[in-house]
Parts: sequence; C-alpha cells; structure tokens
Amino acid sequence: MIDIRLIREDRPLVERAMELRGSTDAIGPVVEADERHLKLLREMEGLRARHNQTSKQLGRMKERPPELMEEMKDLGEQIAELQRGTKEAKDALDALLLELPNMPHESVPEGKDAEDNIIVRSWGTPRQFEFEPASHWDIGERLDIIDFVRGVKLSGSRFYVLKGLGARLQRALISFMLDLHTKEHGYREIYPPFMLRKECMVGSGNLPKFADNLYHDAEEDFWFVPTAEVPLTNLHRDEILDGSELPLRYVAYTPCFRREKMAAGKDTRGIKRGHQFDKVELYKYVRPDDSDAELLTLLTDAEEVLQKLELPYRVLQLCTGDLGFASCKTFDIEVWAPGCGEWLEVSSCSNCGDFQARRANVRFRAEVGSKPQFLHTLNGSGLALPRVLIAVLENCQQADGTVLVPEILNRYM
RNA sequence: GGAGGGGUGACCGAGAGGCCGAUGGUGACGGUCUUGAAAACCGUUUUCGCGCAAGCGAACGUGGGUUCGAAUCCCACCCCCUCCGCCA
Repeated sequence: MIDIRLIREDRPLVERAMELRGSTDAIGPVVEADERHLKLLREMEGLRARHNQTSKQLGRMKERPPELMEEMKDLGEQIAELQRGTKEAKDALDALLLELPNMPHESVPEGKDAEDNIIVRSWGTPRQFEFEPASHWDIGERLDIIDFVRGVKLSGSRFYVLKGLGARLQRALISFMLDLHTKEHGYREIYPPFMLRKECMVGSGNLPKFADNLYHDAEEDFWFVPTAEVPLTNLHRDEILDGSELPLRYVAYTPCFRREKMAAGKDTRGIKRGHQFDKVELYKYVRPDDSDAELLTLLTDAEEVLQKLELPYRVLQLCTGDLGFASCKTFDIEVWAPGCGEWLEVSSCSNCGDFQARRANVRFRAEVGSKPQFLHTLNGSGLALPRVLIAVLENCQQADGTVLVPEILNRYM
C-alpha cells in the first residue's frame, strides 16, 4: 500500500511512479476519495467533540433539561449519519489504495515489459550435447518418473504425478535447499499452514486484485497459499517488532496453488506450469536502510542453489514495467533447460519496501521508546521445484537416456 | 459437533453504565543512593487518525444495537481454555 500522505505531499512523484509501471490515471480518483473522506471525518469529529463535551456535563447534572436531551439526541443522529458516510468514504479510499501497485525503486531501469529487462550476469556454460537433448516430458515418461496421463485422470489438465525416483528427486531437492539455507545462509525454517484467512492475502498483496489466481474454500474462510510468501508476510502481521530482532530471515517449503487463468493455454506441456507446485521460499524482515543490501544477499543465496547443482543460469533485473504488484525492485533467476530450449524462471527475488508491511501492519521500534515504523520485507524463491527438476533432468541426461543427478544430491537420494 | 468458562495495554490482572485510555503489579527505560552492582525509593512507559500548533477524535476479540453517555447492558460472529463425542 502506498502511503496516502505521500500522495498528498508529492502527487507528481507517485503519478510518475505509476506511469513507469504502465498504469495511468490511478491517482486522481484516490485524491478525490481522500478529500471526500477527510472532509467528512473533520466534520464528524467536530460534532463528536461537541457531543462528548455536553454529554460529560450532563453526567454531572442532577436534573437533565429535556430540551438539551432532545438536542443531544438530534446531534447523535447527525453523528451516526456522518459516521456511516465517513466509513463509506474510507472504505472507498482503501479499496482504491489497495489496487495501487508499489512504486519502483529509483534504481530500477525504465522499461515497458519483459523485453526491456536487463541481463545482469550469467553463470555456467550451457552444455554441448553430442546428441539431441530430450525434453523433460520425454525423459519423464521414458523413465516412468513423471506420469502425465494419470495426473489428468486424477485432477485434470496442468496436473501430473511424480513417481519413484522422480518423486524422490523432488524431495531430495527440497531437503537440499532447506539445508543449504538454514545451515549456511542463516534462515530459520518455517512450516506454515497451507490455507490462510482472507486478510493474509490482502496483507501480501494477492487480494483484492488477484482473486482470480487463487483457490479458496467455498464455505469457510480458507485461501490456499499461492506461495509461502503469503504466510511469511503475515507471520508478524499487526506486530511491533523490537529493532534488535531484525533482520529476521525465514525459509519455508510449501506447495503452491494457482489457478493460472491468465496463462490459459500457455506452457501446457510438461511440468513447467501447474496448478500445484512445490517451492522453497526465502523471506526477510529488515530495517528500511538495509533492504537494498539484503536483496543482493537474498539473490546470491538463491543463486547458490543452482551453483551447487551445477546448473547454468542467468540473472535478470526487471524493468519498471515488468515489476510484480508488490515489488519495488526485482531480480529473476532463470535456469537453462536444453530440452525445451528455453530459460526458465526459477526465482524472483524482490524488495517490497514497506508496501507489504503497510498492508499487513508490520512495524518495528528502532530503539527502546522510539516511535514504531514500518519495516521492509523481501522475498524470493530459493527455488521453485518443478523447474529445477526440469533443469536437472534436461541438463544431466545422458546418451543412454538415463539421468545422472548432480553430485550434491547424492546424499539425499 | 455438544456443554461450560473466558478474550482488557509488552505480560499478569482489576474495573460490572458517566469520575476509565483504563487501579495495581511485573518487565523495560531514566534518576536518587552506592567504589560498582543488588535492594529500596522517585519518575517515565499503548497505538492510530485529523490539525502548523494548542488540541480534538478513535480503539478494552470483531461487527451491529440500546443510551445524552458503553470496557461495563443486548444480539450475532470469531478465537482461546476445560470436559464429552469423533478422528490421522
């Protein structure tokens, strides 16, 4: 959420930021709603002050003049009326504010869409094959470790079944990633609920705008996690943390559930994009001054997974037009998949600034006795499993059709 | 799912229509005393909104209602605890 006070104080700045992201004319309605709300609020509070004062006097009186009582009753009704109006105005304002994306960080390169993203660096060299590398769906079926037909039988399109060593490989990757981040990078492992209350989705920025990508229970207030970022954002919702606790670094493995309506018809082959996938997620709560630096270490923490797996990858910095809703600065990591012949996004590491902290109301006190302030949150996959699985299968395939898994996984297999 | 009890500030815990944003205690912070510390004593210590400010407004699980006035009364919902039932 963008601070309404910033919009009041420096509207052009915010408007420019919105334009950089490709959304125009978003601020005008906000300013109007804000003005309407403030007008009603001031009016209501004025009447209330009067009402409270007289009411207090009445409490001390022995005899209550009937005409004064009459007047108070009247005033009370006016206040009630104004209160309804104020609440409506506030709800309208909040609804607009919740739809505004985060402002890009000043260091983010300008651009319209993914075409304008910048390759920051590459690691490893794509392997030269002495044979035509197979796609993971061919490898998976040939080795009987990915079963597409039965996935569809169970749940429909975009579902698959991992079998035998396929399931085992995924589990090995999860364990490896969790161990790496907890033992070597200082993250604390979290096992969160996979179903959350609606307000959690608002806190992270998934609602109200992206409801059509979420699954939820029809009867109860349970929303399936689309990423562990959501429970991790809300872990400290409505809390004031002690500055000495920061930074907090968490890592969580969860399945992720997404409708993928927007991507209908895209990536239907293989396991690249399913309605359910596993992911290990990195998350940080940090002091505002530290978030730039913490983003870089978050990124290298995620990269190290691929380095240890010896999989070639590249790092992209997203341009302003391609940033996610909640992010002010993002780096993507893409792993090379020689079978599909494409770079696959396996991580998106973002600094959300105070955007999510405002929504979820997570604050900290810099020092004992000082005023609470919003902290910064960062998140990044570390990494998304199916695509790493793809990369392992396709990069490590051999001429005889078998797959030789990266050495680091040996102790997990 | 059924029965009963309960949700108050960082924590414990009072308050049962106006004198209550809330007694008291613990903790934390500052001070006095002390060579230093402990103890003792004194003081400070919720958050948000509006306002240049003085100040005003709001919040006692959440949302409604009664009343000039609600932490306190009424209704609904949520959560926690105990017991019973069911169950991986």
